[in-house]
Amino acid sequence: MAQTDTKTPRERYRAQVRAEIKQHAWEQIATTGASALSLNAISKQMGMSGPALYRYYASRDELITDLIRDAYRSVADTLRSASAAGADLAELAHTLRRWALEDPQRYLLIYGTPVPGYHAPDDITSISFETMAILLDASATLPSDGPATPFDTHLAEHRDWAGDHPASPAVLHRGLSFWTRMHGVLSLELAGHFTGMGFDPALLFTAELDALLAH
Amino acid sequence: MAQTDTKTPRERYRAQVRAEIKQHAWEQIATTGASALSLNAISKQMGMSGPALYRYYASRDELITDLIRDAYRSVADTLRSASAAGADLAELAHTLRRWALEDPQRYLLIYGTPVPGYHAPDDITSISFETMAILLDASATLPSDGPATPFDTHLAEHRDWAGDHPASPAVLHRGLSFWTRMHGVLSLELAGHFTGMGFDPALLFTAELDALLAH
DNA sequence: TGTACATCAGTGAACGCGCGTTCACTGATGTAC
DNA sequence: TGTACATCAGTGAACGCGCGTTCACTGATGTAC
Repeated sequence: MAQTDTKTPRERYRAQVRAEIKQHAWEQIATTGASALSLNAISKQMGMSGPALYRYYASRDELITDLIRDAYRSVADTLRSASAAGADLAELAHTLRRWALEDPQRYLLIYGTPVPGYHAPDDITSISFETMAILLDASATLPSDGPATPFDTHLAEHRDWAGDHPASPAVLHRGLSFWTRMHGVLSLELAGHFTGMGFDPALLFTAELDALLAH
Repeated sequence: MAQTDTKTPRERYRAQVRAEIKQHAWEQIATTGASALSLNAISKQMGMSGPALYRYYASRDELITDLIRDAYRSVADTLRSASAAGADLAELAHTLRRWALEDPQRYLLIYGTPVPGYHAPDDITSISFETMAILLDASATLPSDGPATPFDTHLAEHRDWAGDHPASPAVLHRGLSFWTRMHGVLSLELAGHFTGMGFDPALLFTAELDALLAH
């Protein structure tokens, strides 16, 4: 018997209310940003009293942690299913961009300026590594023709973050370049720094991606 | 007679107190982030009552605007003086990185996740263009050998943001790549996403810079 | 099937807090004759 | 140089607000016999 099938009605109800709380939390974050997230405002939107929320989350920090974890989970799952469907690194990049544009504040919650005073628990780090592993896998299938750079040799000795992933230094390097470059375009775009400049951010994103893949 | 020399003692005093307010504001931002900036806390630190601050700033938003403007001014001035001293694009990159590490929250205030609900006044946009112009100047002195990309042709028709800067599409492209790539590394570094990964962010920054300059 | 009990979701009142901002005021500093 | 007046920095009390969180409670839902 699977544990998930033995849920009592009460457990199912709890899970449902927690999901509803999170949904309202995301809506609030989408409009006012994460630092302004308020438990009282959420409870008001749900038509219940403030203290009732404490049946479901012990504190505001615990709710934020849950949201952050869900965001990491979401991007990891999205990339994994794309990867499983045969997506290469370029397609993963566009998948990532679509995921980011789908809910900009969700992207910024995990990759933007951190919420002051908040420290993520350990299990989030491991979810975040899942995403990196997918990127490294996709990077490994590409030819890495260039000569080893000084950073490559540095990475050969500082690859703890990659765990036991069997990526060469050049692949690790490409993974990091992928991450930082895509994030560079995406974060400036989502933060609104390109608005009013006139060019199409999607084309800049693609141009950066092409440059990365070409070398 | 220069207007600046005809300042009365009262005007000089006002300027001094405003500077002191800003200094405390920066210290507060450095520890708790911009969204938590509090006028009351600043006045307490300065040993004066809360309402006294309203002699110097009409509102919290006005103070934040001043801080943002100063940050844009600071990065523009820093890059300009480096440029005037003969710095090339690579040296400008390291100047930018030094400026960012000097006060991470100052960097994140203008390039990080925007303060929700805040909209920058127009004059800030023009200061921010000064920075871009310096980068374009430095980009223009480099050889641009590669073939024109699709994004280059797009930029040829969408270059309003560059004002009347006489940069070729390839140079505009390089300016944007410079901005997004350096920001990609810097923002992840400042947000703490590399901590615990083991490699040296400075080397990744340099590697990204080298890759940009090589093509 | 019915009753006794335990579990637990949700309420309303309350706590203390810090926030931005206003207002009428005091007292010091500068200005005009 | 001295007096009368205007300017203006700073104070203290107060306003209304929303926040996170606690507590003792009611009432509904589920469980055991």
